[in-house]
Amino acid sequence: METRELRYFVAVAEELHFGRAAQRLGMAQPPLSRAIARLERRLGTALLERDSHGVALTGPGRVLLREGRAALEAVAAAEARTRRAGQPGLVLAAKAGASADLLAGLLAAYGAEPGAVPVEVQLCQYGEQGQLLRRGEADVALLHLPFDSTAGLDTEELHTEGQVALLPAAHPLAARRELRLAELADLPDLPAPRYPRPDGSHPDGPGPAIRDHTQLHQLIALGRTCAVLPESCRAQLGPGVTPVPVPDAPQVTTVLAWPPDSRSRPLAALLRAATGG
Amino acid sequence: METRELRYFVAVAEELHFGRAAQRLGMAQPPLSRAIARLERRLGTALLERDSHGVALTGPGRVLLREGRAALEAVAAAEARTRRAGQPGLVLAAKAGASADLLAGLLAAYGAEPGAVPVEVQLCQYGEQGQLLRRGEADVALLHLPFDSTAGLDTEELHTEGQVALLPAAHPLAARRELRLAELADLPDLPAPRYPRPDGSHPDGPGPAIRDHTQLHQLIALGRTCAVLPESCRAQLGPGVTPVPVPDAPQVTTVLAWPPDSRSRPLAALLRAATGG
DNA sequence: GTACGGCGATACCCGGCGGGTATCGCCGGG
DNA sequence: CCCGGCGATACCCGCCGGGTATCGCCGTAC
Repeated sequence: METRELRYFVAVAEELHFGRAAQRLGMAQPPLSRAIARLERRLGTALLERDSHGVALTGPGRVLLREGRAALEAVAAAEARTRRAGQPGLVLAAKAGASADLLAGLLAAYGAEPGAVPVEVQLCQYGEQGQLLRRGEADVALLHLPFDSTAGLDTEELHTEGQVALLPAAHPLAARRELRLAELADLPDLPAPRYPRPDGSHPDGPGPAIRDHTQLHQLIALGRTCAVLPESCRAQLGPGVTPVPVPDAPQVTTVLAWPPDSRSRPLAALLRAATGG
Repeated sequence: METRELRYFVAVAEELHFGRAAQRLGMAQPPLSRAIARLERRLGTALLERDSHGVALTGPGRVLLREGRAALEAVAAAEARTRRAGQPGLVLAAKAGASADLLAGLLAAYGAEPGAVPVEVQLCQYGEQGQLLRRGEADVALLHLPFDSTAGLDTEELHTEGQVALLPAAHPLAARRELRLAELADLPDLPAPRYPRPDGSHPDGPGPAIRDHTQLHQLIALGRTCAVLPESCRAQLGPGVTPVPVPDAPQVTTVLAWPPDSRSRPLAALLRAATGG
């Protein structure tokens, strides 16, 4: 199976319409129809059900859509990582606005190593670092457990800290010495922000949809929401936002993560610098 | 990047010789040279170093070899799983000679379910079940923790048991009531069997290289080796092999494993039958 | 009932690309 | 110095992937 055929099939399976899929692929409809028919012949099974109502996926078609997407991602990651390996320097992905001091220290420590290469810092929206790593567009990322998933990645723990609630300065709870998680749940005047899922979509709910730290900070200052974040975010707080410790919130661990089996020399040096070894 | 190009590159990278790689691919050498050159041009980086001493991989080349193999496996798995989805029935992979009673009970329980489909049982050599699953050639497998890796698979625990040492009946230790692991280590007359690694190769050592249960059983009966296996293997023992409990050996858990996100209806029914729910 | 429009399949044509053979250029060894 | 091994280059061909035109089938609207 060639990747071109897979791309064709995925396009048709997503559009469920040969004409639109062909348009998306920048080609005419007939060769697309033929390519899919050939693919079905070679696989020995129908992938799509064509009837007068339109196009639908068969069982094997659903399987190939899921597996084919994964395979295409693997091919794209292979290509991206090879391209990256051909260029000097490292790309480090980090959540914008999180662990800023730790990141600065890490970069300084690595920069002092002999033979350090330039590090490009890619600041990400929530949850995007893992995608950049998995897609091969970054060499290493700062992730925060338990929020980010490290499945399929190698990791090194850097730092563990408690969390604080960030509240609008004018809110009654902002005067408290401490808060419990339960007190912050279901506040009618401060609906919880909706963080993106790994696929980029947002869950439903009353709170604002959040993509990055700046949005969140500003919405808290405006009194529209509140959040529970690692203590280290205190360093970035502006006026209008008050931190209150939340002792029963889970501890947050900041980890360096990288794709397995990809310890290049610069990456190994970065890890050494990060762990102080 | 097309899978054909990846296959070409992997062949050359493995052979480090254009002529042999072309032969392996069933084509002539010139088009292979051109294909690799085109790939390098498109990726914007050299993958192979050609000099008078021969061909060597560059850094990016090593990256593409590793990542490209993974991508090719993903494509092959997508194809195999799609083919499998087009055929009726389930394929269950199990280690030959292990958990036989549990497997029989599982098949009986599933067979009694309404709408059960035929189950083809693929009996494997040691460690092969995981490969069959990952390659898409089986739908579900019986694995044994901590021996088999379940990384990247969904699992359901079925059974946990202790282990027994299997010794030649004539061996002095066979008369013992119990044994400790330390007593079985480094016996000069019974060198430990060498089980295959996940890639199929065998570690070095004095003991016999083992591929399946029958080999192992027979070599024990011949007094050439000994082994520590889950208690349930007692049911398969023939003459010449004596089981002795080893209380300090790790517990073995038998699990059903399947590729994530692949719960087809028959697979779901099998899991239901397996867990007695 | 008929005419029309939307959609996928088919028919047919063409150009480029993938693959083949012949040969070159380079280098190292006998 | 010649030869042999190996990868690159030159050049040619056939096929396959893609394009246009058109068909066949339905569902719908009047």
